[in-house]
Amino acid sequence: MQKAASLKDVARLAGVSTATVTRVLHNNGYVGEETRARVTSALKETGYQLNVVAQSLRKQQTRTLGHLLNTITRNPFFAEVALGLEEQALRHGCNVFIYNVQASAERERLGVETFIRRRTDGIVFTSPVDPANVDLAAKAGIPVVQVDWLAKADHNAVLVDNEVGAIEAMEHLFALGHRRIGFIGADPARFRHSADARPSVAEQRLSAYRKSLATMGIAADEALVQIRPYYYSLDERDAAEGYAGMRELLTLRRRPTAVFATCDILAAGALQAVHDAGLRVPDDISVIGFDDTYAARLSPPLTTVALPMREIGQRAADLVFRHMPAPSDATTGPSIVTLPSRLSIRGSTAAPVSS
Amino acid sequence: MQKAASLKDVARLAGVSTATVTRVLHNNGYVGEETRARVTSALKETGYQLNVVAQSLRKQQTRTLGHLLNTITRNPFFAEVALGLEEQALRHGCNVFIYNVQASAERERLGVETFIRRRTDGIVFTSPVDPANVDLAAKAGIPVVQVDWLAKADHNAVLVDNEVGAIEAMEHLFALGHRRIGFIGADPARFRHSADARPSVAEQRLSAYRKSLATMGIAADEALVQIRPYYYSLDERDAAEGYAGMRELLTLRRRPTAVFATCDILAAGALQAVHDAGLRVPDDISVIGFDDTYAARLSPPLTTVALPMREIGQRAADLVFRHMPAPSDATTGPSIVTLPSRLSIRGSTAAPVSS
DNA sequence: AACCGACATGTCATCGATGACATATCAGAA
DNA sequence: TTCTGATATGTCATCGATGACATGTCGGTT
Repeated sequence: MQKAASLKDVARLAGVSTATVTRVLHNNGYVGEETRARVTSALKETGYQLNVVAQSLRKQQTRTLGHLLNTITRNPFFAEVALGLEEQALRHGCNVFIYNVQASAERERLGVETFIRRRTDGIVFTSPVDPANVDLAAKAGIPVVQVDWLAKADHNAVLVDNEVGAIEAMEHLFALGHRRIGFIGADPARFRHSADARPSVAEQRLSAYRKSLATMGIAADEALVQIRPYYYSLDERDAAEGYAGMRELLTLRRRPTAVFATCDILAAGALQAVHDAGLRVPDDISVIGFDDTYAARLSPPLTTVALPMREIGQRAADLVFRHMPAPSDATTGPSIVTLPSRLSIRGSTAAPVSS
Repeated sequence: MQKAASLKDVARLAGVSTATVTRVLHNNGYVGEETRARVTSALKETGYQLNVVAQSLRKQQTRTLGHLLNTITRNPFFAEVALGLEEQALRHGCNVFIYNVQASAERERLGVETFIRRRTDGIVFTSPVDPANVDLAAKAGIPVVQVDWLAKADHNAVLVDNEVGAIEAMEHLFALGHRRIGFIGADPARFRHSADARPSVAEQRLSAYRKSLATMGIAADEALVQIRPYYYSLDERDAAEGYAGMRELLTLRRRPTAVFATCDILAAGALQAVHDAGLRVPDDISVIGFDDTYAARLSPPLTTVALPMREIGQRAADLVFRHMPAPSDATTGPSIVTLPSRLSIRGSTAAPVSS
């Protein structure tokens, strides 16, 4: 159609100045009864829609957030976080730019630069690719929040206590009577930046597994630990890694009665391996996952450690807003929020058959 | 940190006018050798990053797209489309605003208005909630593209030929020797706007099922058709509907040898029902899904009709760009792209046992 | 009568980038 | 010598909204 009406157009039609129209729009300042009516009807007539671009320029605030994520499709975790983030941003009148980083540090840098140029009011990283990119944003004066990752101790982040979650999972298995418990997980080395202020997710889950065994006084058996390359993607590869890991465990002379997989996708592959081996879950072997993505809710319902994904996103948004340069310019210290996980017990775990 | 450097700051530092800096930035117009060097180093020194907000205002073009989707987490289909859209937008130098509509017409309207106020260069609807909202955007002069939905014949859309896909699925089953084929699908009435120019997805898949049977000269048996309320969400409910539908089919005196489920989530529930009934897929009963979301790639790999989700998103972006007001102002007619599906044969289908 | 505060409305610089236009220099052509 | 075109650079209005400030009116006080 034709170009959109501007304040000036409305003002002309109503026979007033633009200042008056602004006052009507934002309902502040003094406006006469009759004038307000004229302006209001002029707004209607022109179908006026505020130009947020101009407003952003003038106000030096765009009311936008940038969300850098690895790939929205790779793992439902990201999508859920993105949803929570968007919901909360919306409540604050902000919109969210999505940027899929695709596991490339180069693209991540481009994303940060894009957001800087777009003057987003904040940036959320769900893509721990290169800590240097976090600094880039910080240097531009844009509040940054990291999700489930902490590059430096003085950064803002929303974290999950993976250790506690993993320990709960192990304790659930212990409580059922399992003592010989296998592990299928990602290689911690692939997901850790040397400078990070915190162990990677993979490290946390693995070390919690080891700690739990130690606490129970169970000797570590490295044959039970399957460290797999993990692509963090949802194509067949990850499930295949879970499958392969479980196959290895099943060929042991003394096979485990339960397996802790550090992610639902790996667990899904593991379930399939059990099935293909002619065994049954949970009768012959229990399997527990992590994340509670919907992979866990389909086909054979999976017992898993549920993460509050939606809330993680919401909290991330909240942290951004807390760190937006306030008029008072009160410099807030770094904020770190740690959220609890919750064990979601479904059908894939049961007591071991007494052998 | 401190506020970002503007063109003026750079110009001052380099001892030139802002016009010259612009010329250097965009590498057009004449700039002296030595001046260019001074400006370049001033750009470096100030860490200048273009203010896209100001640029957008001036150029009357934001290089942004708005993506309205039902919920990014509900169905992996949306996430994949969103990814394809973002990828392609990026190639055109555009960024994407995400807006989760959550199946609410009200929220959808708010989303459209938000995008109008933000002056996005285009809007992609993956959320057929209310056709009126499409008009709203069109009236504001913003190119609109609908995905897998067509409210009016003269709109732009990226469609999938669901009929052809469903027919292929049925022919696959026929070829394997199945003649008694069940159907589990969504209720078409819930997903159709009276004004739509095209049958809904659910309608297309159901009618293709019926047509296929007719073509094969197989008498329709309504007992085999399970129309379920379908929530289009990924919580337990949808899988439960698939489960319930399959249970109904399994209790028939003459139960089907194969079942066509119109979506992978329903199929996943169906698989579980087969399993719980002590039967085996595909030995006792074949199951075929639709979409090729990763639900199909996990646990028991599912034969399914694969949709080119990523490409759908990319094409949607392309259509938007084709309809962006060109300098030549060549008014293009509506564009409709229809993409083919592809049958992805995995382990859930096989020949029926000769009974 | 002079003044004050509440009310009403208009003027205009500003945010930052852009590009049309004006100005200026210089080498080579007529 | 004068003119022309290529080269080089500066000036400034513009995009649209905002809010500080100026101006103006009116009823009611001292």
